[in-house]
Amino acid sequence: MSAKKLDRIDKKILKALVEDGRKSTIEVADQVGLSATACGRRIRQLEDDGFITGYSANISPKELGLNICVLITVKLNRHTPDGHEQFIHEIESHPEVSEFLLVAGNYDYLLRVWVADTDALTLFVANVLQGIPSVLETSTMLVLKQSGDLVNLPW
Amino acid sequence: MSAKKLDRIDKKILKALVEDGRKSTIEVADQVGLSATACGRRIRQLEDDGFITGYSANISPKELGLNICVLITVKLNRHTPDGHEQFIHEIESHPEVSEFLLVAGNYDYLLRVWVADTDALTLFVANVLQGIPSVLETSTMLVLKQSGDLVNLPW
DNA sequence: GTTGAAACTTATTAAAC
DNA sequence: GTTTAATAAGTTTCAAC
Repeated sequence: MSAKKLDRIDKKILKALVEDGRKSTIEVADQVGLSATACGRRIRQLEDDGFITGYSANISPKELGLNICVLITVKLNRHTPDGHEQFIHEIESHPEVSEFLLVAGNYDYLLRVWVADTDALTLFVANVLQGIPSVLETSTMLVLKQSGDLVNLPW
Repeated sequence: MSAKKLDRIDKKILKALVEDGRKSTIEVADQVGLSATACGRRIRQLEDDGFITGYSANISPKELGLNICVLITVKLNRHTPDGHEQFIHEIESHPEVSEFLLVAGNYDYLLRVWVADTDALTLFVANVLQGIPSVLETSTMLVLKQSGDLVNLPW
């Protein structure tokens, strides 16, 4: 949970590092109006306190030949631990699934899937997904446009 | 589009930098079995070729006091450029929307929204979303579990 | 909070293989 | 591709203010 609270400068630091996770301490310090020493201390603190959980390189799916992104909602027919386990186990072994969410609402799961072309998509939906016994029904939405992978910070 | 193809080592480099975007050239080099010089060259190449689009710090929503994540599907009543523009314009000014996708399928948009509590969620859905004239109907799914924000690479 | 300096680690480049 | 060496830049820690 959130134990400590962030002041305006901490928030600026987070913003700077979300924009570019490889910014040097000095660059961040300039951007937020702090000395490098003080800024370095705060960054370390933000990491230690768990506000910053890590750093990642952002990869371009298109460059990897993954031209199609779809969202697939899934309903299971067996709402038992077994049914879920079976589903998760099958799904996890498929790298085209870039994200999967357990949800409560009209569906049980929502998957984000990247594929090269419609053939690959057909294979995935027909052979993989619908081949899982605990899957009752799926519905696929084609993603036409994404809001940048930019993370919006709440300020 | 993808002009150049990646060999096994390039893929390992991408994997290493997705895991930790601040890994030093030397660490990556060790991990993939390359000299630091060669590895640095490849990393720069991957950046220049657009395979790596950038680096980001990963922030913990929980630590920021954002305890609830929901997915909200949206249908518009006016499928005109104006209707979309109006919707996007309204949505973009709300930081609780961390992601929004234009989709083709059963819905028009899908939003990922982070809020502190159910009160904030109610406010957002009732006042913000349903206050937009071009919004016909929304449906909210509570996200119970996320597949790590880990990015699955297709290998 | 600040500056400044020292010690250490990296990054980058070049040269030679 | 490799190693080695030199330069430049960034990080971290410490002392002093």
